[in-house]
Amino acid sequence: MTTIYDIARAAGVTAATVSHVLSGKKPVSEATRQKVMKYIDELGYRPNLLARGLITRSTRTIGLIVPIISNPFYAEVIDAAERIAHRAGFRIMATNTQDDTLLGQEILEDLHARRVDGIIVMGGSGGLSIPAINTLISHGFPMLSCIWDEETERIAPNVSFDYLAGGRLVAEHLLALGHRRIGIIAHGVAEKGPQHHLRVSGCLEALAEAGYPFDATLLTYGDSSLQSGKDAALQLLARLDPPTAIFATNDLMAIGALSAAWERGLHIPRDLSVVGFDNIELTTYTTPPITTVIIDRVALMEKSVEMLLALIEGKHVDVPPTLKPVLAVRGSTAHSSRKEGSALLE
Amino acid sequence: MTTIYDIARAAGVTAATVSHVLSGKKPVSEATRQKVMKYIDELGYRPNLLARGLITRSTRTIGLIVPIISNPFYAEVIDAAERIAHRAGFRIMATNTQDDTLLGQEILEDLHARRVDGIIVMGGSGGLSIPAINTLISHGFPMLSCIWDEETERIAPNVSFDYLAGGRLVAEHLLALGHRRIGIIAHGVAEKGPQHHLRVSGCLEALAEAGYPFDATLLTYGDSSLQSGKDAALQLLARLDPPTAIFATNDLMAIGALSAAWERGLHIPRDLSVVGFDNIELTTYTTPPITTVIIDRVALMEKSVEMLLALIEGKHVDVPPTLKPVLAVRGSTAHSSRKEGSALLE
DNA sequence: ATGAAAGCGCTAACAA
DNA sequence: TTGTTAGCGCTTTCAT
Repeated sequence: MTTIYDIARAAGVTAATVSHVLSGKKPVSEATRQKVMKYIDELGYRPNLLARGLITRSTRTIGLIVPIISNPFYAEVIDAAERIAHRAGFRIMATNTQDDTLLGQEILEDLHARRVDGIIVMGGSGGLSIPAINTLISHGFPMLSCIWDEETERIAPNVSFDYLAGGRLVAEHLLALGHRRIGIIAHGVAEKGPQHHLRVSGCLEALAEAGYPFDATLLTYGDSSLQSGKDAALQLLARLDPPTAIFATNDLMAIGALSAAWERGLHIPRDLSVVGFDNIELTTYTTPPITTVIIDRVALMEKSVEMLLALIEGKHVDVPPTLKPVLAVRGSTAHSSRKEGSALLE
Repeated sequence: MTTIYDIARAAGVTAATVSHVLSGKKPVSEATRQKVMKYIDELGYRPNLLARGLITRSTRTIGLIVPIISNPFYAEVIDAAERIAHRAGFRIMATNTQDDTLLGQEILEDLHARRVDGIIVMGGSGGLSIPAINTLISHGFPMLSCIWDEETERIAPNVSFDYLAGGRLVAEHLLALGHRRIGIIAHGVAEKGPQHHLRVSGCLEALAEAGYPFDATLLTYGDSSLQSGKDAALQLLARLDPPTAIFATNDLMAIGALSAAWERGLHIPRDLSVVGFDNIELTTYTTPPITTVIIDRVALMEKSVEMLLALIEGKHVDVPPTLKPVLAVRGSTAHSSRKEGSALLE
C-alpha cells in the first residue's frame, strides 16, 4: 500500500512536507503542493488513518450503540446521527447489541479498543450493563446515554426524553375520546420488571388523576417486536371484557396490535383504538395510520452529538433540557363506541 | 490511557511478554500470565487496536455500504452481516450513502483510509460510481458487490440474486389469478433509467410469453420510499382504466400502495391486488399481509462475508451460484373480480 | 520462557 | 518554506 514516503520520494520532498500539504496547517509553496498532489493522485494514495489516529489520539469517530437495528426507530436514529456527525467531520460507528448483555459488553469494549473518540448509548439497558458503562466513564472516557431511564442518569450524562409526559398524553387523548378500559402492551417481560415503565406510569398517573382506576390485568408485556405486540393484543382481545383501546409502548407493537385486530375481524378505530409510541415513518402509512407519540430523533441526536463533541473537547457541558413529547393524532383512535366491558363480536 | 508498557512495568516484565500473554502465540509461564492478567484487569487496560492494526496490517473489520439504512431491508441486511461476521471474529462498519453519489464516494474512501480489510457494496449503484469502485479494486483492495446489477458484475465479484426470475414469479402469480392489467411501480426516475429494471423485465417477459401485451403507460416510477409508492399508486388508481393489480418493486412502495388504496376506499385484495419485493418482516403484519418476493438476506450475507473473507486471505474464490427468489403468497393478492378496464368506484 | 530492538505510517516540535 | 528527529502503542523476529 502506498505510504507518505512513496509520495515524498516521488515528489522529491520529505514526508513532513507531504504531511503539511495534506493537513494545510503549515505553509507550503504552491509548486511543491501541486507536485505532491499530483503523485497522491497518480499513486492512489490514501493516508492511513490508523497511523494518524495513533499519533493524534483521535479517530474522529463516535461509537453509537443501539439495541436493535431492525427496529426502524433505531435505524432512523443512526441515519440522523450520521448526518449530524458528518457535518462536524465525524463518522459514526453504529452497532446493535441485539438486546444481548454479553454482546453489548463486547461491543462497548471493542469500540473503546478502537479508540473511538466517544460513545453514545441509546435506548434501554437491554444489552448493556451499568457497571460496564461505569468503568469506562470512571476512566475518563467521553460517554453519554440518550433517552435512557433514570438509573443511568446519575452515571453518564443523559439526553433525555419526557416519557412520563408521553404516557400522559396518550391517556389524556384516550380519556377525551371516552375510553375507560385501556389495555397496555409494554416492553419488558414481567420478571425483569417493566423497562418502558415511564411510558406506562405516565399513562396510569393520568388515568388515576382523572378518577379512573386501572385494571392491572390489562397490563401485558412484549419485547418491542411486531410479533410480541400481536401476541399481546390477541391475548387482550380474547378476554371476555376486552379493552376499548390499546396503548402499545412502541410503534412496532402497535402495528402488531393492528394486525391482531384485523385477524379478529375488528375495525380500527370503530371497534378498537390503538396508540403507539416513537412515530416511526411507517405509522403514517398503515391502514389506518397510527396515533402515536412523536420522539424527535433528529433533535435528540443533534443534542447528543453536540454534547458528546463538547465532552470530547473537554469543554464543560450542560445537560440539555428534557425533550418533550408531542402526540400525533391519526386514524387509529376514535371515540369509544363499544359499550365498555362488553365482549367483542367476531 | 493505559498502554502495554504500563502493564509491563506493573508486572515487572517487558512489553513483549505482555503481548505474548495477550496473543497466546508464544509460551508464557503460568505465573507471569496470571500476574499480567491481574494488572490488565486492575488498570482497565484495552489494547489499542489502531497500533495493532498498524503493524498487523489488519483491522478485522469489513466495511458494508448500503443505500438507505432506514429501509428495513437494508437494516436487516446489516443485522445479518454483523451476526455472520461476528462468528468469524470480524466487525462490520456499516454506512449508508443516502443514495448520494458524492457521499458514497467519500464513504468508500474513508473506509479504505481506515484500512478495513475489505468492503461489501450492497444494492443499486445509487450513491456509488463504478469508476470509484474500479480504482480500489485495481489497487488490489478486496471488494465485492452484493445483489447489484449486471454492469458491476464484470468489475467486482458479485453475489447475485435472480431478479429476473423474481419478476417472473410475480407476473405468473398475478396471471394465474386472472389479472391482465398490471400496474408497475419501479425504482428509478424515468430520466435516469429504471434501476430495478430486472424485476420489471422479468415481469414483462412473463406477460409477453403468456400473450398479454403490457400497457407501457402503466409503468410508473418511485424512489423506493413509502411516499413515492403511495404517490405512484394514487396516480395509477386515478386513471379511467386503472390496473387490477399493482406490482411494486420493493416492499416499502407496496406498503405505500396499500395506503393509497385505503385512502381511496378500496378493499385489498378484492378491488386491487398488490405485490411487493424483498420480504421485509413488516409485510407479514400489514393489513392485509403483502404477497412479496423473498430475498434471503441471511443467505446473501453468508455468501458475501464468506467470499470476502476468502478474498482477504488471498484465496481463490468461486462466485457462488445466483440466489433464487421464492414467492411468499399472502393476503394482498386475490382473483381479479373487477371487470378489466373499468374505472374504480370511490 | 523472557527480553532487546526494530518498525508499522504518520504527525509535530524544532531547526535550518 | 522545507527537513530532521522522535515517538504514538503495538507486534515480531531474533537473542538469550
